[in-house]
Amino acid sequence: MGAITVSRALREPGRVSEDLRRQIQVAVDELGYIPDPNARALASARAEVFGVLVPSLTNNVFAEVVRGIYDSLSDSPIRIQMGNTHYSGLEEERLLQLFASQRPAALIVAGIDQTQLSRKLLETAGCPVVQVMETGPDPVDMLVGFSHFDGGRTATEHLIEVGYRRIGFIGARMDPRSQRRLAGYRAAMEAAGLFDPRLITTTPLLSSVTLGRELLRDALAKMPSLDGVFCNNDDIALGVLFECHRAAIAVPKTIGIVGFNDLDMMQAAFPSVTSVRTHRYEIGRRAVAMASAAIAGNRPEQRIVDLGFELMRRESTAR
Amino acid sequence: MGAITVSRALREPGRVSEDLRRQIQVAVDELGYIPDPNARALASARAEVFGVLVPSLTNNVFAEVVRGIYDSLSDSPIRIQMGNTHYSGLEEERLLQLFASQRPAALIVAGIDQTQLSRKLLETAGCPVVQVMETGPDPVDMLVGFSHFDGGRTATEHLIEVGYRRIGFIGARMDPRSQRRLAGYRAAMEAAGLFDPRLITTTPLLSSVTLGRELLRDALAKMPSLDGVFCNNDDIALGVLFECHRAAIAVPKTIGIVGFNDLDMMQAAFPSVTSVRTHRYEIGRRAVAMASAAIAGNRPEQRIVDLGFELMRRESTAR
DNA sequence: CTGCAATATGGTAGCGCTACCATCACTTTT
DNA sequence: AAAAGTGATGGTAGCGCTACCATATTGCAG
Repeated sequence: MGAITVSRALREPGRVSEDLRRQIQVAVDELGYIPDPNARALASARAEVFGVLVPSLTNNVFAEVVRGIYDSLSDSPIRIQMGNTHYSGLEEERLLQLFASQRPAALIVAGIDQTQLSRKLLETAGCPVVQVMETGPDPVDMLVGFSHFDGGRTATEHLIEVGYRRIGFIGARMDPRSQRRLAGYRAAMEAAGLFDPRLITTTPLLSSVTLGRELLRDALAKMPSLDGVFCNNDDIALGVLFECHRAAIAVPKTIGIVGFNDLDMMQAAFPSVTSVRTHRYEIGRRAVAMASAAIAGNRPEQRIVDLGFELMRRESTAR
Repeated sequence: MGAITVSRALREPGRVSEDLRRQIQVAVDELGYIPDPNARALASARAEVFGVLVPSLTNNVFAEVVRGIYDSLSDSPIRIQMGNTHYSGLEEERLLQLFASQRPAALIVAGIDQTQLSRKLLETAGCPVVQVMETGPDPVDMLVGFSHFDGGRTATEHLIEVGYRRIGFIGARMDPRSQRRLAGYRAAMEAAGLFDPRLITTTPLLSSVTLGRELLRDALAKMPSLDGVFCNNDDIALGVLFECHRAAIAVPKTIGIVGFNDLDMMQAAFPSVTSVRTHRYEIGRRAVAMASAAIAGNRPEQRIVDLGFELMRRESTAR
């Protein structure tokens, strides 16, 4: 029995007679044979690796996307090569260069705001590319996510609708996605004739609950008449909620709060916090599904998938 | 200039003359040459890969360890092969088998409660092995972590010390580490003559803030005289805090709360929550440092590193 | 100046697979 | 019955690197 036949039996069982295939299976099981992925990658000039690039490993949002990716690939021979860009375009370029040199089977990257070089690297990587977490008109290849602009606008419109007027935006680490949520906020405020730049409080610092508290204090110092806040994410929202408790500001009566992402704790909070639910785990799964389909030769007809979001109305805005 | 010399210049610069080394560097930079890790692994029968096995990717605790590992390796050519065991021993065995077959440069695994097969796989992997997140007398190879038993005991002793008596334990997903914290709780309670099995409320469900709320309700239904809780982790503690708010139970007056891990939000909460701070990021860094040292041939003389923990006393137990 | 080590460089084989093409048995078409 | 498929199997070369050994080149003792 030739080595090549074994190789085939393992990779394309359909092309080997059932008889031989069974013999091979027995031998494989007995020997505990596991093909060497390195040799495989070298010979086929194509590694069974998905490169995954995210800006943060600890941010719950990306952790969920990554979990979706891992879960989707856990039963396949495909390995995952993960990279942490730390929200840096330069770091992204470096990692992309590294990843591309390994001829991955697919690349999954967060966001659509790649640098020119990164974009070129993605275009010439010679494998399916899925950008995730956002939506937009011009993906490198495929795209799964949702509109942060619409999310921000919907959240803000909700606050306006239930009667808040002096609505602030509070955000940390203003990455491109945060900027789009801010733009959505601004669009909603301007449409209602409520916009005032002094309502916006941001910082380039990494987001945290503690920072949410500080930012609310800053926002109130600047604008004591504040009666609502759209928080760039749920960590900030939780910090804002705690600061309200501490300062004895009634929520939702005196100030309304809306978060973003709808982490589990928003529902459990007291008062429970209105938030924009996003489908992060599903984004990870879809990204893998789309990449796998493209590898298998049947590119999804829908290159851009908008998974949307859902406004979860809760006590923090129940005026 | 022979190919082998280039290979050497890149791997062992000391063995190549400075002149040639510089020439090679220029050429490498110009061509953007990146060595193929697959070919390298195949030829040297040893991959520049660290296998990392954790029970969860979204659990903040492991995410921080993983971040420490990534950050430590970001400037090295070493890749990371991550596996998610989903708290399953069987899954761990499967992944370990897979990883070991790839001859990784090192293996980092969470916990010390491997199955017999897993332990054997680790012992015969032929590479440095670092178990993380715990401490214990008998590591496979090296060990970095802290004592969950002591952590649980310290947390409970603190509650006793400040005057709480009917102190409950509330925990979800009772993995071995949680069990040890529970054992520490029990030891402290028994030593003070306060132990009562009805004070313990646990569930095998995955931990969440929402679950923390439910478990406090259960605990109070079972034991209305409860005046303190040691929570298995901070998510649960946050849920307990919110449930107290909702039920208008005064914290720390009526019930004292202690969490575990000291996530950022514990400090920001209102009232701020006492918690056992653990050094997760540092554990990740140390694990890499120890593994790297062992690979380089100078095994750390200290095979077992106890990074300890720190009780952060806050308002939630300030009686 | 010779001999011999020490150091620097290079040649060659082969790591374990798979792409590509060849072969063989068997069936269908003409 | 020959020709031409069709499907299963195998041989061979080579993927890009590094281990191993061979060969310069240099320095220095005798």
